[in-house]
Amino acid sequence: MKIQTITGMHDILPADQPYFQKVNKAVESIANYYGFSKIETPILEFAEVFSKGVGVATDIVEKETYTFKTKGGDLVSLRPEGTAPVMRSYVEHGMHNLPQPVKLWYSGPFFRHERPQAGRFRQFHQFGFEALGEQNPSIDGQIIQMSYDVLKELSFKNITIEVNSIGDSECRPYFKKILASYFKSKKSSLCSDCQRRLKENPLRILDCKEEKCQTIKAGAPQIIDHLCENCHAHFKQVLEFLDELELPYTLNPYLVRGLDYYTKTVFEIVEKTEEGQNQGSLLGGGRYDNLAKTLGGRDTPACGSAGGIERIMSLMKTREVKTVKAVEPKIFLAQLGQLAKRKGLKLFEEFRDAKIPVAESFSKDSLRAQLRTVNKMGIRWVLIFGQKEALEDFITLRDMETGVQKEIKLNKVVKEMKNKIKK
RNA sequence: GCGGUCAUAGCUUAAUGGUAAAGCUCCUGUCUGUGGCACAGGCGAUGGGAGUUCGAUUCUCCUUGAUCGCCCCA
Repeated sequence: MKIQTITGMHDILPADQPYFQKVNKAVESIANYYGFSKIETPILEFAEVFSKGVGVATDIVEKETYTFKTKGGDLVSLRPEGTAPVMRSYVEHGMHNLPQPVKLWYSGPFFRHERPQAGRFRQFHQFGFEALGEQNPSIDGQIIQMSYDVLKELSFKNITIEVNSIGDSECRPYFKKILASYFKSKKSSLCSDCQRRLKENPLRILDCKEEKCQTIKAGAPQIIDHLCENCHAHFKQVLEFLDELELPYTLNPYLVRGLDYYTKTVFEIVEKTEEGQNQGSLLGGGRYDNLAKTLGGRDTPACGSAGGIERIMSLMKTREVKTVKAVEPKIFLAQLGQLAKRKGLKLFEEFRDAKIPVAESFSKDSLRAQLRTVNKMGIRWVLIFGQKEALEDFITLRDMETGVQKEIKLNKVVKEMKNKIKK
C-alpha cells in the first residue's frame, strides 16, 4: 500500500498557507474588534455532545460523525462542528455567571465522514462566532454583520445574505404540520426524494432543486406567515438591523435548517455571479435557543455562524486575491569555508537580534551554488563571508543588480545593512 | 451509501501488446571565491493486486485514490 493521505484528508501545503492565514487573520481581527474572545475546544468530545445536540437527525450523527470507543470504553467523536462544543464549554464552566452575552470565536479542524467532492473534505477547517446568553435580535444582526465583514475583508464582491426565520418550539411544529399536509396533497407530483423527505423532514423539501418540485414549492405556505408573535417580532427587528447596517440581504423563505435546536433566525452568505446565479454558500449560521437545554444546561438563547475555510480558500484562488506574503529577506549571507561557516552562524544571530531578516544556505559549500540560490530568491544584497574575510574581520557586500562589491568592517556590517535596506 | 469520468517522473504532457519519451523543476559540472545565459550530465514514473499472454504500462477484473453528480449537509 502506498503511503498517502486518508481519503478526504489533505495537506495545507506551504503554497496554500498565505490563503489559509489570510482567512484566519481576517477572522481574528474582526472577532477582536467586535469583542469576541478566542476559545479552543478539544477535537474529541463525548459522542453525546453531538448526538444530543445535533441529535434527532440520525443520518448526520450516525453516518457522518467519526465515532469510536476508547480503550477505557468511552464513546467519543471527532468534532463535526463547533457550536455544540462551545455550548458544552459554556455550560460546563458556568459561563452564565459572566456578563452576558458571552462572545466567543474559534477556528480549527473538524471531521465529517462524507463523500469528498470539490471543496468538501473529511478533515476540513472552520471558523465560527458564537454569542451565548443573549436573546436580543441585535446580536443576530451583529453576527450577520461580522460574518459579512469577514468575506468583505477577503475581497469577495458579489455576496448576498440570505435570511429567513424558522420559528421556535412554539410555532414551528405547527407550521411543519401545515406544510406536510400541503405537500401531502401534491404528493404524486413531487420527485421521489421529496416523497421520502415528506416523512422524514418536510422542511427540507423547500430546499429541493428538482424542477418538478419548484412549482409546488412556489405555492407552499411560508413560515414567515405562520410565526408566533414572539418570533415574528424578533425577525422583524433583525431585518430592521440589517436595513440599518445597509447589508445586502434577500429574504429566502426556502432557507431551512434540518435540526431542531435551530430557532428563529437562519442565514447564509452566498456568492452570486454577475447574472445573479447562486454560486453556493460560503458561510452560514443562525440562532439556536434550544441547544443549551438539550445539553443539560439552563435555558440559554444563543446565536452564531460558521464558515468553511477550504471552500473560501478555493474561491479566493480563482479570484487571485492578494495574500499576505511572509517577510522576505533582502539580504543573503553567503559563506565559504569552515571558519567562515562557524563565524557566519554567529553573524546570522546578530542580524536576528537587530530584527533584520537574512536568508542563508549554510548547508551549501560552493559560492556558486549559493549565488544561484540568491538569484532564485530575487535578493539584491549578498554578504560574502569567506576564509579571507573571516581572518581579517571584514565582509564583502555584493550588489546583485550592478555586480559592484565593497568591503565592510565586520563590526559595522549590521548597522550598515540596516541603512541599506531602509532605502 | 449510489452512479459517471479518470490514474505515466515533483509539475505538464507523449508513446507502445516487446528497452517508457520530452519540456519545466531540482541537483552537479564546464566556472576548485562570484548568480542569471549557454552547454554537458544526473536524480526521478506507468497507484496497488490478480487474470489473459511467450511477454501487459497498454486488454479484462478487483482494489485504492482523485474528480463530477446524487443522498446528506450540523
